[in-house]
Amino acid sequence: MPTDAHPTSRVRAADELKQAALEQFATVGFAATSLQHIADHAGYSKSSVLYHYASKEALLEAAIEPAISEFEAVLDDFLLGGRSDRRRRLVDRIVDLLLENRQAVHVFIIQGPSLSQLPIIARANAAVRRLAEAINQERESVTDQVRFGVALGGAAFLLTAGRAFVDDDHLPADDELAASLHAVLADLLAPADRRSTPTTD
Amino acid sequence: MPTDAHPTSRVRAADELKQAALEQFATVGFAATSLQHIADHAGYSKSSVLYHYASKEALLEAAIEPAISEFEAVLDDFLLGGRSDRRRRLVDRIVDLLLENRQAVHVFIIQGPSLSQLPIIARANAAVRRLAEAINQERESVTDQVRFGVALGGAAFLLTAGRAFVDDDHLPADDELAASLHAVLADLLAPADRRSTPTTD
DNA sequence: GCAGAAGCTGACCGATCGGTCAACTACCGT
DNA sequence: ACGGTAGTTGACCGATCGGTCAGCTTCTGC
Repeated sequence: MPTDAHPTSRVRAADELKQAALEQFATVGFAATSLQHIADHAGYSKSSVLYHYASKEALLEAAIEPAISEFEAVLDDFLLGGRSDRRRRLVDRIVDLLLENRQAVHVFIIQGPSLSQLPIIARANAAVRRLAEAINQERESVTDQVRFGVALGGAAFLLTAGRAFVDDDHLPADDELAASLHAVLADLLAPADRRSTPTTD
Repeated sequence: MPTDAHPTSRVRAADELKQAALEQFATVGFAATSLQHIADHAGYSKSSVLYHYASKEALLEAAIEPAISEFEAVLDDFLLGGRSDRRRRLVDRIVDLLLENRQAVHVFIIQGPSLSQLPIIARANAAVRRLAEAINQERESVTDQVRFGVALGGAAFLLTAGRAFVDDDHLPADDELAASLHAVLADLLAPADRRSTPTTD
């Protein structure tokens, strides 16, 4: 056994608990998840959970903060970045972010409004709100706003809550899913000049 | 005071409680909503809630069952109906259904997988699964499946969870929202022959 | 006017919640 | 060999949960 190469014990328990908590939060919700459930699911006692994390809220924060920071970075890039392919890059990066942080996004989607009292959730809500405002500003047509909302909301839904409605063996591979999502969203959000018919009826 | 024309008292309390419960379920979730909260919000006591409804679960069922029945009817029409404008009609009716049952849909979206143990939720899950399977069968391309999932999931998200991220005074009127949704979804789901480029890569 | 049903409520129950605390074990450097 | 620290746990706490029950008021049919 090496001295510190393998994280055999040190950070393992904390990570296992964090992962178990994230899964529970994403599937049954924050309020409905008890520390006992998390402990059981990870193979520890409830006391151990509270040893590694000061509170249930701290556990939630540890579980989803990285994804929120990443989203904020993507959003800042969009708000400040160059003007050529801004939207396209934003959507691409958000799709990737959704794919890599499915559970964290799921937690946020199903708990965002109700847990806005928690600082970490409030931070995420503020970021999403910033994005919504930016979109509503530069897309004055309601239809264009709806287009954007359907695109991002649909992608988020498809990768999180929507997964529960398809049998596991029917789920496409992640890379195929990512490719399709990029294509569909790029098509949906293409500026009007690239579209075929400008709404016949 | 007439004898039975005005439902002055009879059904009023039950309806008020049902409405209060639906709002709480949709915003903070079923598990996180206590009977006490519902009672306080409606101006009754917790005991009154349990007088009008046998249990918390019965209250949930009373609140969302109509929307589920309506959805099942729309779905049956789609699965059995004529072949000319099936998809278009399905999407149109689902959009209208979403608009008229926002809170019930919200409850289902954020609680569907986690509350599948409840019969009423299991029924709704089965219906959505039927829809997903039908779509996956007649649209063999993953991209087309993603297109459909983004469209319906995006519409559902936009009308429920997504609303929390826009200021109330920036929200478009319902009829305008409905018109835009119909247009965007019809465009997104148009059969490939009406689309501009049939997926170049 | 009066019996009885309907509506409504506070008191109460067992269970479970998040969180605290003291004690035990295992491993560390010296 | 030993003191100290990190990790883990069961016992326990007050609060709140969903749900029961007996009793109170109000309205209704006769």
